[in-house]
Amino acid sequence: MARPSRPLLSRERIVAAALALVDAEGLDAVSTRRLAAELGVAGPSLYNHLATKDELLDAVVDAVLGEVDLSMFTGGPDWRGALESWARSYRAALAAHPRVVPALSQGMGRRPNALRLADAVFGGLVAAGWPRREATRVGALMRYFITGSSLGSFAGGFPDDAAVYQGDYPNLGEAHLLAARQREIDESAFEAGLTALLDGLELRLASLRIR
Amino acid sequence: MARPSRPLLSRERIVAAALALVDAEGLDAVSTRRLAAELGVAGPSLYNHLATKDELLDAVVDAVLGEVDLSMFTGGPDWRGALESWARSYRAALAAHPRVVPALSQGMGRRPNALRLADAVFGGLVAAGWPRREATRVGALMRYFITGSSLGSFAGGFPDDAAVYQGDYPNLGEAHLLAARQREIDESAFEAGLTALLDGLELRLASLRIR
DNA sequence: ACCTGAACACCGTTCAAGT
DNA sequence: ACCTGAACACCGTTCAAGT
Repeated sequence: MARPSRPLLSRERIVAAALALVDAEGLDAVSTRRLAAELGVAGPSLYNHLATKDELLDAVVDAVLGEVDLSMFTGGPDWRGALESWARSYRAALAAHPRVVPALSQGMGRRPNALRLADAVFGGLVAAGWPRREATRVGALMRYFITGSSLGSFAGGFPDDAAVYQGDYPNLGEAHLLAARQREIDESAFEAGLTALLDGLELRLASLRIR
Repeated sequence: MARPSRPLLSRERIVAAALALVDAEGLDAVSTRRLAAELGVAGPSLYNHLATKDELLDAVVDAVLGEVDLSMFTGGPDWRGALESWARSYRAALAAHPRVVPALSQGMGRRPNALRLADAVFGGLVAAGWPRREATRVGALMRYFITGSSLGSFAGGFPDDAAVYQGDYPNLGEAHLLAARQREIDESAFEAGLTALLDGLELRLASLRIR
């Protein structure tokens, strides 16, 4: 075929197809040949638009981060409310693409949406009265909690089979029931943690102000 | 060579070599051929001891979890102190093997050390007076925070290059300085989050008791 | 500029053959 | 039981050749 008059591919189309493939079949299913086939093209064609597979996965992660709502950080004084709804939006974006989460470990690099996110959170906290150093910490620790809550299900991790727990694990006698209530447990654990974290941060800000 | 009189390999030796290889060069460096070479053996030999590469990575993760101290959950009433030192030990184990963390996403499966960990935390919380349902949530949310704080550095994720932030990110004017203070920032964010979480959980337990 | 087939140096895994 | 070489169906990436 050689060069077509109108390009068959674009970076965006490749990234969108890759995200769909990760969602459907997981990170391991994304090979350059497989992805190219999905796009109706030969394997090496992708290299006209992306330098490496790593760059592709980076772009996929960034696309997911682009779904996070940041509009709540517009300088109001209610940092708690902003952090809370941001955390839910962030988690929802990751929960919509759970198989992408392990790829988050690469750090934010130069991904524009990752940086936009960090910028908004930091700016919002500082505008609401948090000292800059502390705002950095709060941004980090919120990210820890949110990404951790998306890195694989807690409840879903327990095998469904009562025999696994016999004998060795005295406190896990009912653990085989967890998988069935997976969504409810993960959700309520996230909400409980979010509330605890925000309550704790209110105490922290108050004690910073006294000193 | 065929079968040697004394086995050359054992599951443990393979897992230990794999962990060392992940630590040194990352998850991607672990191929069956490469790992076998490291062990002085041909590639397919590994399959006499492990069914698949996935099973190998599972065992590597479990070996790391085996380094987490659980001795603090021995039934005392000080759940806060126990949770705090457990969280530090857990984080230290993951921080010692940061490149293993993305593999944690597979859930706990049948990994004995993962189950032992869940068992100890849940048992300790129940013994200290937490209702069983709540203890499940607390175990989950603590895991979220700890694994999230180990899934890649926050501070280290920011490029070292001031030019990256020019213009687009009004609040990240000093973000290029973060990488240099990476360890300090990640550490203090973890400690700040841990304190906030535990403060928040104290409030939560108190409010459960009132109702 | 953008797509292609061929090629290189790899993968995970299976299996018959050896002791 | 445990190790081997050969083989299968894959990988990511490069590159010269085509338009």
